Amino acid sequence: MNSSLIKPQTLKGFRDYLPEAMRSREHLMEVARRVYRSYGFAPIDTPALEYSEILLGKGGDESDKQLFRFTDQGDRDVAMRFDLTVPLARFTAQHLSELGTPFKRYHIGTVWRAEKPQKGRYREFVQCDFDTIGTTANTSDIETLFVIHDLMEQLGFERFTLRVNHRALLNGVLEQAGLADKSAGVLRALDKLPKIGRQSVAEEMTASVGTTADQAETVLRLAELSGSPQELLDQAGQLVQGNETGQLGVSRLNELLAACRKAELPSERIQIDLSIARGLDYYTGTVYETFLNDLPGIGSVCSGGRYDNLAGLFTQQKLPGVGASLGLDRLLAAMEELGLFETVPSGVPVFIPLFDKNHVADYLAVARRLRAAGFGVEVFPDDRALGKQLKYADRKGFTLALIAGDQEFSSGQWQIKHLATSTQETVADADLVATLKRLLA
RNA sequence: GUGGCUGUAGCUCAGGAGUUAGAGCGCCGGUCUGUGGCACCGGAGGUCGCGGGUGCGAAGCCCGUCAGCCACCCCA
Repeated sequence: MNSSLIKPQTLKGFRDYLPEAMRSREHLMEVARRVYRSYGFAPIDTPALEYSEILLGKGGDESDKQLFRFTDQGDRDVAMRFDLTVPLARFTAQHLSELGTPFKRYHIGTVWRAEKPQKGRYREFVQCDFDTIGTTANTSDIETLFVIHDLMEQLGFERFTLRVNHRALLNGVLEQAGLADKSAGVLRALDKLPKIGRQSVAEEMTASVGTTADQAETVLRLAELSGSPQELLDQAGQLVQGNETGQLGVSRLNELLAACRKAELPSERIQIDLSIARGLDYYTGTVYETFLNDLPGIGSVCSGGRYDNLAGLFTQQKLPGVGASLGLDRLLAAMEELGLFETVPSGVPVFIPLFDKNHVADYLAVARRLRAAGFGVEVFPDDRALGKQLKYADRKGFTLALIAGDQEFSSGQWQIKHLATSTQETVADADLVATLKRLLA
């Protein structure tokens, strides 16, 4: 044995994708692209590697710690992007004059975070972001919700819930409770409500954040309002009566609900959830999270929100925006767990077994002819028993097998075998393309 | 970054200090040399994650390391 062999292995949190998984990934990306484009979002890309100063300090200490950061061969301090939003901030600051507003872009790209991997959490994963930059209009907030909804639906999900909240509403409550200066801590605690329960949240607020028990109670009451989205919002509106900030949030959410009704989004998929606060500090308006009803434990698969000033660190120009990010790999992990991997066929419908090795050139030639007519065709390369070849074809999901030996070649015919049913028909070579068109339509 | 659990054939796992490490499924071959999925028969495939230590002896015990999973943290 050879001890100098290198052990094939991947880094922690980094993965290979086999054809089945990769086909599903590509499918998801295609769907995302289609949905984004249908709303007028334009594609962009940015480098995987940025100057560290571009990325540092944008998501708080946490994201700094998760940065893959190193010195390049030219002694530059560089880091790999950990999301697509910060690169977007740099991008818009740099290219604003060429873009014009509102600027709607989508960006599907790999990002890297050096955190401890778990199920649905990797060190390398793909995000599918879309944002609308340069407008404060609630129209864009509403459209963002529509995009998320359509995206999930087009991806083939039926049982999902979009939870929506508005930071202004929360801030209004906090102002009234005299907690404006403690909002970050309070909201972070509040975000955990579904996970750790009201008791623990109240404890965290009083113990770590420093609120009074009454203040914690006020905030929790808001988060625990129940009823239909509209009822919930009406109650919240009463809680922040007379508070301008809070009322702004309420009226924006009211518009959003009205728009959802008018657009006839299934109402059970939209929830006003006042406990959704988002850990990230930079959201200032509407916030969104998307959960799979059948797998809530995996967390949000598509999250986002409105921010006042995307690129304040890069340009004087104030750039408000709203957008969200689909976690492709997390979604894929969820689909795998739910057994939702589509049994996508090989993508190539026609299989030509190497039935008679003296006719290899004939097989290759007809395959090429059929591809020119628009069919996907694969020729088996090895001279193996026909049964084995058909087994391979079956496993790989072909629809038809084209079989021919001396008999067929001498009479100018092909056997077309339907792999799913084992039935077979004979077709003249001249009619081959027309027949395949009919069978594969 | 902190804590816990796990790592034995391609997959799911059993075993557990003492001769050549097992099962099911899968894979390959044969029965079936112009036609797959079934059945029967046969076969290949493992330095028991990797490295070190203790032992007469380690896959098993100890330490380290790598990887996976779970909780915290955070998040897609």
